[in-house]
Amino acid sequence: MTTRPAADSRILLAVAEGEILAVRVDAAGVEVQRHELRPADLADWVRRVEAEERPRWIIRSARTVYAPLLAAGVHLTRTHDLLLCHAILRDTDAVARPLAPSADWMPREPDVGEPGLFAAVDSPHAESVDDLLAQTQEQFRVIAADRRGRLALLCAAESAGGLIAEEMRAAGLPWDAEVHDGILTEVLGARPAGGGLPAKMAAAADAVRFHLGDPHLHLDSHVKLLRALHRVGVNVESTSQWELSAISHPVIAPLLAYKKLSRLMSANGWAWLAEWVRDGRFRPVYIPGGVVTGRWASAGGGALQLPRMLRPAVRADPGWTLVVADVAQLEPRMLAAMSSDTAMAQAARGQDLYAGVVSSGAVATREEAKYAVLGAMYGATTGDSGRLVPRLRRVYPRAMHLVDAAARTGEDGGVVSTWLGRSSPRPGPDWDAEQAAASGADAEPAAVKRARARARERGRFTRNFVVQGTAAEWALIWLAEIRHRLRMLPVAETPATASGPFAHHAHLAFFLHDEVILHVPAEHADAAAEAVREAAAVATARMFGSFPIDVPLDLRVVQSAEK
DNA sequence: CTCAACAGCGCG
DNA sequence: AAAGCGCGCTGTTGAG
Repeated sequence: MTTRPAADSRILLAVAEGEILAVRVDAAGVEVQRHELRPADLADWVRRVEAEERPRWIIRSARTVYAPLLAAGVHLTRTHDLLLCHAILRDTDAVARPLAPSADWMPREPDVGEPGLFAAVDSPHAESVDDLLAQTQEQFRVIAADRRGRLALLCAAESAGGLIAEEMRAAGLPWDAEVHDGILTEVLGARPAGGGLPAKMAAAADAVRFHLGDPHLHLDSHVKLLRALHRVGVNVESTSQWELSAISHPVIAPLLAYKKLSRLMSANGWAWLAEWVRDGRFRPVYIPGGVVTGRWASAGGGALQLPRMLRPAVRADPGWTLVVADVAQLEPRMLAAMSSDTAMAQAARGQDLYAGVVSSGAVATREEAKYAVLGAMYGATTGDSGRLVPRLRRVYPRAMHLVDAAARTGEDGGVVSTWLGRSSPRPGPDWDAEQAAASGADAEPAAVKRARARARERGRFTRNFVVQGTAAEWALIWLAEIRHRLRMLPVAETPATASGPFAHHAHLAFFLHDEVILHVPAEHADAAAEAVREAAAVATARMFGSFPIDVPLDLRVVQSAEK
């Protein structure tokens, strides 16, 4: 293959057993030139071409193609991830003729491996080069059909997300097992040598059993616990903490304490530590686009549910530092921008949107503002939150119209889309039948009630979809721009971290919807922090042009991620 | 025994 | 002060 400089080159990598083809394609995805490679030569060849011309690599999926390249020390700047983009372009409502669905392009279960661990991710899979080319051409056609260029931006960002997910897994989140162990010992009590419960947990359990008058009660059984509570006059319908916490009875305090400790022990206790933290790193499996709204999901280790209590265990290596950044109230800010609601954008000026809502006179207190805004985006109809929503409708009519319209579309069985064109799933096959059965004059009251409940449920989903999904898009561009800027930093003098592709270089280490943690050589801390700020500004501008919406960051440069 | 549903709770 | 959205994981329960 030639080494001519190409400002905008695209190369498809078709990786199959024993044979690899690199196919240069044009802007329509049509083959221009093909080059055969031996597997042993792949990494060096890609490294060289990447350095010479930075093409957009067209790959089946980052999972199958990039992970092994990364392990060989090869960094890709730009890709088009056919698997991730298939899901977007197949469902999008932004063009008249979206991508034809194909089972070959669905994420698939692995043939073997740990059960459940890698659900919904792509397995190693060979597709013929002709299939890959045909799929590329179809995807490029759909992207080009979107004259606003939003699908192009979304696919580029989604593909970058695929790369970042693999890189974060390869790098891992720096995790201090001793700090984690210390927290467990402090909160739960000393770890018993021969199994059994830690001291403080055992004490809480004994106190509960004493107050319930049953020395052998099994506290992890909801059914038995509920019966025991009823016996002593605690008449709750469930054993959930919000219901229990409203009751005044001596058993409540130790029971809530036990539940809290028990949760920590089973979800993130010593067993979790032994299974998920190796060589000072927590390596979860991220699944970009794993949620229908475009948010990431994860598999294994509960990466997106790490309790705040354990945050201090996230510690930078010696000579390194963490840059921790999150966005305050990302979703309502996205709503203000999407709807061009200048009054809501005005309320969003500065760090605290809820304070701005109070200033606008819509509600009296910050707490009311919070419940009203969340209720507006989630579709609350009852309770204090539902009561406050109409006040927002008067002050922010454009923003409220956008979410109300999304809800109505969903209730009618329609499809809604995010700002960049990710569309909600169609209703299931039984939707039409259920709604039709409820519309006839002779419909049974129970069927009518059920159908209306289902319709409202779907309306709440589509109402939230447009906001949550657009926030996910902003976050994706933010991530991609952070990655791009970190890559520009020089190799550090700072001592290397343990190993891996980022042993000498600042990298993303964690991502959670609207929050990032970077692991950075100390000498680059300020530059990395600035990169995070710049990336946020760029994400906002890419999405909304010149519309004046603030997306402020809470950003800290720290040794440990505790707040 | 395995499997799926559920309850409950962690995160945004 | 609420019970409105999206997830993953653990442990229990009940069905086969």
